[in-house]
Amino acid sequence: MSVNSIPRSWKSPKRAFFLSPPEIVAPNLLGSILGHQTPTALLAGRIVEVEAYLGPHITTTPDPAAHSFRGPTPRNAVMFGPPAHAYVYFIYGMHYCVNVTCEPEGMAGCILIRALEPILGRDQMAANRNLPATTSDFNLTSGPGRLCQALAITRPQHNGLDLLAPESPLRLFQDDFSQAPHEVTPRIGIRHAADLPLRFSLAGHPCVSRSPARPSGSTPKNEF
DNA sequence: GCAGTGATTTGCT
DNA sequence: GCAAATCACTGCG
Repeated sequence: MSVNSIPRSWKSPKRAFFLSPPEIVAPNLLGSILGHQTPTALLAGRIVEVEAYLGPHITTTPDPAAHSFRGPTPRNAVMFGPPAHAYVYFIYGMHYCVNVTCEPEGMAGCILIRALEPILGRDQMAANRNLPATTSDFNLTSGPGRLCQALAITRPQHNGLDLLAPESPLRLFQDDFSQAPHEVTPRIGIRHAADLPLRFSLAGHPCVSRSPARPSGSTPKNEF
């Protein structure tokens, strides 16, 4: 049997890292590793694309695209909880998406993980996606719904988990990965506040979900 | 380009 | 209580 174990070089980030606003945490999450320890395999991928969603306490830049915009509900309760927890939601009747909460409890900052580069358990990821092992990394984990299917992340099993707890099956790690320059562009697939530059991706990485549409007349670097 | 799919929320009685 | 609108997506044409 081939059960991968967590490499010794992978360290959990500090909780304090997640106390900052999502537009600050999000770019620093690029290059980190999301790992899911299933009963039979460790599935892990490097984060290459994220989006920040601002909590409703931010009145200078309202974010009506955020699930937290209208305040706490049963669905989004985890967003208003402590930082570095998983907020998993179900959308369009068939897809799960996974977010990382940030900011102190009550403030509902959130970061959507949009794309990964597969690192461990790639064959199992392909099986989870009902794709041949020969499929590309892009097909496997490029897109928020795809990566949840590949890593077998669901709301019933993973919503609300602490991503820094050693006993949690779903965890975040950092290693000595040297981060490539990142791009900052508008978020994808939303109706409201579609112009805010809150999408962060590793420039030119093949697993980034799509070619970033840059706001016209501006450079795509660090311009929040 | 657009159909599929169902949880969630909102806005009415 | 119930109906309708909404939705941070994916895969197929």
